[in-house]
Amino acid sequence: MQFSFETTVRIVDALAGKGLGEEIAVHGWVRTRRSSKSVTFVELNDGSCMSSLQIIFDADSPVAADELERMQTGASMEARGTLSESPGGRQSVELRATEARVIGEASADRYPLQKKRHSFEYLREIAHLRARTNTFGAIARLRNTLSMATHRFFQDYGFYSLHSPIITASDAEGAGELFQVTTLPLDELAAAETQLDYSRDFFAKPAYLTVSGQLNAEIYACALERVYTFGPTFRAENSNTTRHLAEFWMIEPEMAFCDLDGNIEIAERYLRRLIEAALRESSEDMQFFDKRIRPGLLNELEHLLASDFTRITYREAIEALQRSGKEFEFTPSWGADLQSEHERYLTEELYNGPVIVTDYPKEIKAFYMKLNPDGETVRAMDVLVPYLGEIIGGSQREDDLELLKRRIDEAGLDREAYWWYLDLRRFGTVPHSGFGLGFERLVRYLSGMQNIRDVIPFPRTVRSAEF
RNA sequence: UCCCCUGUAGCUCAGUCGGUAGAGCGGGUGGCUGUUAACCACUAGGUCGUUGGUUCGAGUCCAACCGGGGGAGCCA
Repeated sequence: MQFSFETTVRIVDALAGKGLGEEIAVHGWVRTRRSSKSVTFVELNDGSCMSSLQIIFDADSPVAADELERMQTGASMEARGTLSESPGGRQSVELRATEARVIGEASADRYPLQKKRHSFEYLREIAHLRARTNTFGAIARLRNTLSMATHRFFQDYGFYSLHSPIITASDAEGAGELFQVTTLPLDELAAAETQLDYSRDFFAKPAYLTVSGQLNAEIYACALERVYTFGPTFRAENSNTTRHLAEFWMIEPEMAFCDLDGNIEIAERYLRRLIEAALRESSEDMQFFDKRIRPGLLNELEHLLASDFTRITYREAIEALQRSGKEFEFTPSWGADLQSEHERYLTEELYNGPVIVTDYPKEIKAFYMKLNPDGETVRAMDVLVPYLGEIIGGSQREDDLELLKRRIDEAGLDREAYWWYLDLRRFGTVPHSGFGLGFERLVRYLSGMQNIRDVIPFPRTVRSAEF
């Protein structure tokens, strides 16, 4: 029996009826086997879709009984036979095997994945095998759909994909704990208790893993007009929650000749495109999430697509919260950040849909955001969605040299470190805007998964970097 | 980092008032002519997270530590 990339049929295609009535070859991993005296059913999954292909070995099958015996849950195998219409109720086609062999066995009493529901906590401990489960296969395919939809969306709008650096020598935003990158012999230095001499380090100065590609994206936006980054991002914060990872993927578009309104417009269209892509291109997986992970998910997403994105200012949001008569744990007041309970009230009760909040007090936002004429708010925008809260955060950037210098000073940052960032305002400055979207938070939202550790293949969190 | 919960069979859990451990699923064996969370019968399987303490006696009570989960803060 000879298999090759060209001649084997992927199960997603076989189930769609490709090769019906013909002899085809498939391969994959056994999900389950059921047998009675004269007929054996093997469910084969190759990860190309949620569903498995049912393979039939009946009394006429030339496949030896001891070979069938080896087709246990988890085993890899290949099979050849006629793709036929299935008399069974749960599938339209099945493979009547004429040849089959196990490639790699999986001992049933030792294989960690049983044919039953496992807790996500347990599966996290076997992340090398959890990809073979329904949920994690679906997550992997959804990530792929959303990743490709992201590239297509920005390409459609004339953006260029930008590879921003992973290693940075400056604490970019002064926000977020950084992972330090060094080649200094830390063990020796710790024993010697000497002062660190960074001139001997790889970059001859302290270096870190990036917490954002935004400042670099601004550079290229001020040359190519529209760029976006989609890369790994690192935060060394000691937070143990269902929404934080030490290593995650972030999408950051940046647009020159674009004010906050244009920014909001692109953000809204992008979010809509992502949801449409998930529903249309990953419909089988999305139905699984709706049925098994978060009942009502599809309705919520359809509702969001049908909703207008309500635009209010931070001031209006605070006033609405104060008028609500609701008992909040944190009393809403000017100058305080919106708590998740506040976001939930706005999106789930007051407006029953997505809400875009703009013009926050400058004190609670980053130094690079453009100051409004009132002198106290900045041109920031947060896109809030029901259930999740903030999914996108962005702003128009300060393009006035003097104002930006002042904001750097006020933030307690070093102007010298930002000389190149300031140069963008010295030479050919232009109104520009951008936003950021955490990819795993998006996947968590669209899948309904509770824990962010279960929407990335290999989660890195505090005290945890297994696999 | 703070608060709360939790750790018992391969997995998910029960275990009363402190008296030497139980179920379902999974595994194994046998049965079953089309099953699909297959079904039926039988069967094996335990250092109760670790260390120390209280007690005649600890899965159970106490302390510390370790692991896991949830919430808060911060954020994406």
